[in-house]
Amino acid sequence: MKNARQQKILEIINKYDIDTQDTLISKLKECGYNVTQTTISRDINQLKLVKAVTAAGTYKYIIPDVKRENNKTVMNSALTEAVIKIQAAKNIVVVKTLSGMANAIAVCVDSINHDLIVGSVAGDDTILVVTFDDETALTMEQDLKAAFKVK
Amino acid sequence: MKNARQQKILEIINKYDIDTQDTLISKLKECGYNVTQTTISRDINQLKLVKAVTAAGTYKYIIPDVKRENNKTVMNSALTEAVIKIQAAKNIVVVKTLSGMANAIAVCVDSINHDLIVGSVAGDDTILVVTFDDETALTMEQDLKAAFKVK
DNA sequence: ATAAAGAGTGCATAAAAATTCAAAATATTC
DNA sequence: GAATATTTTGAATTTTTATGCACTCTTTAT
Repeated sequence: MKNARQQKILEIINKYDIDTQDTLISKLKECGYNVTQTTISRDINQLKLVKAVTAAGTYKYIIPDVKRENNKTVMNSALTEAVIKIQAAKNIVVVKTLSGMANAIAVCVDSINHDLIVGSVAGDDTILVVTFDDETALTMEQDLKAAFKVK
Repeated sequence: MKNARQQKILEIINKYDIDTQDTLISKLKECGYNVTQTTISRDINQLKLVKAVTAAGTYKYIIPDVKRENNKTVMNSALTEAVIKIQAAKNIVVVKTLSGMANAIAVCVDSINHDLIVGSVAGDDTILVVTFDDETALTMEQDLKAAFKVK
């Protein structure tokens, strides 16, 4: 239950601008998850989400990048755990994720090497990342594996 | 007064692990800034600081990167405003900042292209960034100008 | 099967942070 | 230089978030 809920939380904050934990509780309720603020607070702590200030000065929960080492992005551990397998095939990189996580992960993938990606589609547990050519796909495969700590 | 205080806040959160606004108030008090939580809350909003969750599950205020476009980092607007001039000279890039801001900016500079930088020293309003060779310094100059929106 | 240990949750509450409203301080215009 | 606008700040308060404690539900070991 907890895992599914936390995945749903990632989806929700990617899809909507969530300003408070109460707002998030409402959205979760719509999805059939009935929990208290206590639990949400702990989920946010475990997912390492962050309440950021927008350009307008309002607040919004986001998934932060963990850090960049040698100019490479390494993702939040909550996300790396959801990525199962990454493999290039011709000019496409296929990313397999835990069920329901593909969308949340896809948002992050797009943010890593935006200029090398032609586009991407995310299903429930799979993301197809289209790159310009086969070689780029191989580079992308390596970058993504590093970012999500996948072997 | 406000500007000086906000710059001091950036310095403080780079130097120490600040977990609450109250902790920050204490540090500011040590530096001769006597303000209330109200003001700090607004400063944090204006500087777009963020309370992040650490690996240990504790909390810590940080300066977030604003975004990465085409794989390049663009810095928080509060920081870009503090950078006045960026110029390469031989294998060194000289960054001029508002008085007292050099240290805060230097931390961010190091985070951008860590693998291209040999080292950097920050004074009060100047940072010297040492790169491997003249060519790298020119690249770095461009990257930094993009990140801090300097012409 | 029973006891012990651990994870997950909620209630109540404490702690932390944001906001309202009013008052200073500062800057701007006439 | 007075009058007006704008910005900055604080006190009080509300809102939001984190946590101590107790209870339940598993799992593991005896």
